[in-house]
Amino acid sequence: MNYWLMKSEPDEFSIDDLAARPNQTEGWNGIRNYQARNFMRDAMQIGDRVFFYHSSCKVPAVVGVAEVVSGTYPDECAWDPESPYFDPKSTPEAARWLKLDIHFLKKFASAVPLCDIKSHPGLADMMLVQKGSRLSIQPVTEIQWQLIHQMAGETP
DNA sequence: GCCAACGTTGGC
DNA sequence: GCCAACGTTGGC
Repeated sequence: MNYWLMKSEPDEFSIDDLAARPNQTEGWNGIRNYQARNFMRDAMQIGDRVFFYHSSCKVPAVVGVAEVVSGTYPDECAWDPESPYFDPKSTPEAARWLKLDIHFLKKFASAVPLCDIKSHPGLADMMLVQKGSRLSIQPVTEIQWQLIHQMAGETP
């Protein structure tokens, strides 16, 4: 099993939104970065665990855990001219952008803010805290997975 | 709102 | 294939 971190702006789609979805599951659409897409397509597997991260908000933080419950399939909002994620270069015949389904597992009673992650020496290697790192889907090591759970007062 | 860092685009 | 210009991300 692999571990990941996925960013979402809570104003757009928060962990509470995920928990409120039918089956507490949602297709993770809108990924428009090749590296992130390739992680989904080539490395993410059903059963993998995901940190749900709130970005571009007052307190950026890891706020909970989700699970990958599907393989990738076309992100059809790329075909919708009305969508903010519209990309005319993606077609139903040759889908450029993909998504997969994420299922809510838990919300941390106390979120782990970015500033705490930054100040923890054991997490200095996390992609999240690397200068200029903007990837919205990132791999997380098992050590990092456990440490952040520890900081949240949760058991992995 | 600012701006550093990064990815993408497109002319050459 | 280079690289300048541009757009986006995302913390602050």
